[in-house]
Amino acid sequence: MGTHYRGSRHEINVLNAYIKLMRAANSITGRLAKGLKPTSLTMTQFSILETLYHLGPMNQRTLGAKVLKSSGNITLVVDNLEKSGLVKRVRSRSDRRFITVSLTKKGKETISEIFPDYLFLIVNEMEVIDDNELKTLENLCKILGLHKRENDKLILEKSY
Amino acid sequence: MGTHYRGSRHEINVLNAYIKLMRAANSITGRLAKGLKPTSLTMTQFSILETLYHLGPMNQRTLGAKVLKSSGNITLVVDNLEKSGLVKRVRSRSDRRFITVSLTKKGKETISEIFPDYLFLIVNEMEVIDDNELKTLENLCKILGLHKRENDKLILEKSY
DNA sequence: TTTAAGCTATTCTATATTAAACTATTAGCT
DNA sequence: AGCTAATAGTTTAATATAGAATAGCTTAAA
Repeated sequence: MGTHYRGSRHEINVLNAYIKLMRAANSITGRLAKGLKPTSLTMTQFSILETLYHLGPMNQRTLGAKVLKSSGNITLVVDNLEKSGLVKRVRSRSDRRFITVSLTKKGKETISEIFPDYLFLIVNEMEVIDDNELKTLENLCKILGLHKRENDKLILEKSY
Repeated sequence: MGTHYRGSRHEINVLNAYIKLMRAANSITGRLAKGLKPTSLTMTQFSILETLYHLGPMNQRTLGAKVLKSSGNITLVVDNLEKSGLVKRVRSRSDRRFITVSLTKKGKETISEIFPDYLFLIVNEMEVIDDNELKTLENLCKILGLHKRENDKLILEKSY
């Protein structure tokens, strides 16, 4: 099920790891999205509610950075969440460029009800590997998630 | 940078690993997509070309299963690739429900030119972990990518 | 052989997604 | 103060995405 590409040993190792990483992330996401379906929330809507729930109100730019989406996208998704009455927008007085997004009462109730079920699904997905392996995975993914240049910077900083 | 959720030790381990896994996959995908931009191919278009290039012609259903996309989506993306002259569709004579998608000459040239560059980007992304770690990552992700039920089945099969 | 069931692909609807162009606002510099 | 940079958010255009409904085709059963 790995790559069919013929290249150097190292290239093939890289491609196989890359393919498995992407496939794991995509297939888990797909299955979790199905679990979210009864709530009629999309994955991104859920991410935003969850972020606001656990980190508190924040502006759209920060929200976009947290969930790795473009600012235009955040505008749209927050629009839809606002229409559903789950979040509200408040423009900052001190700096009128900023808009603080926060959960409404209904939004809080919704996410606090859904989150435990969602967590259960995640635990269920990850149950096939043990706690040590979870930690190994976490560490490898942490390194990969940072941009190479950022990693180089980290290494540089460490060397002092 | 991990979860702010307060739960059992195991739940927190799971959530942290899950978050890092998703963030690694998403941020790598984002950076690779940027690398693809000069080609004016989208990620899914590239995936489809690459799949046809390395695995040969196949019908849309199979293609969808390979790249983990819905059949309706495949129809659209193949439409766009067809408009660009990169793939062609041929309806099967023996079973007229099937449509075989294959690369055109232009499609083959395009993907064979792009793929090495893309591979270079992937190698560059993964360069921050060594070959042993790549293998570890591959194995863990392989297990996670399968549905739990499929894993159970594998374990059952192994026990014979 | 006709019907039922199942499969493939398309269409349609609603939402997501990014990049780029644009507006409004603020901060910094002279 | 006034000009310039930069920043936050919105809009637009093109593509992606899932899911449900639909149409056409095939196979198996009655």
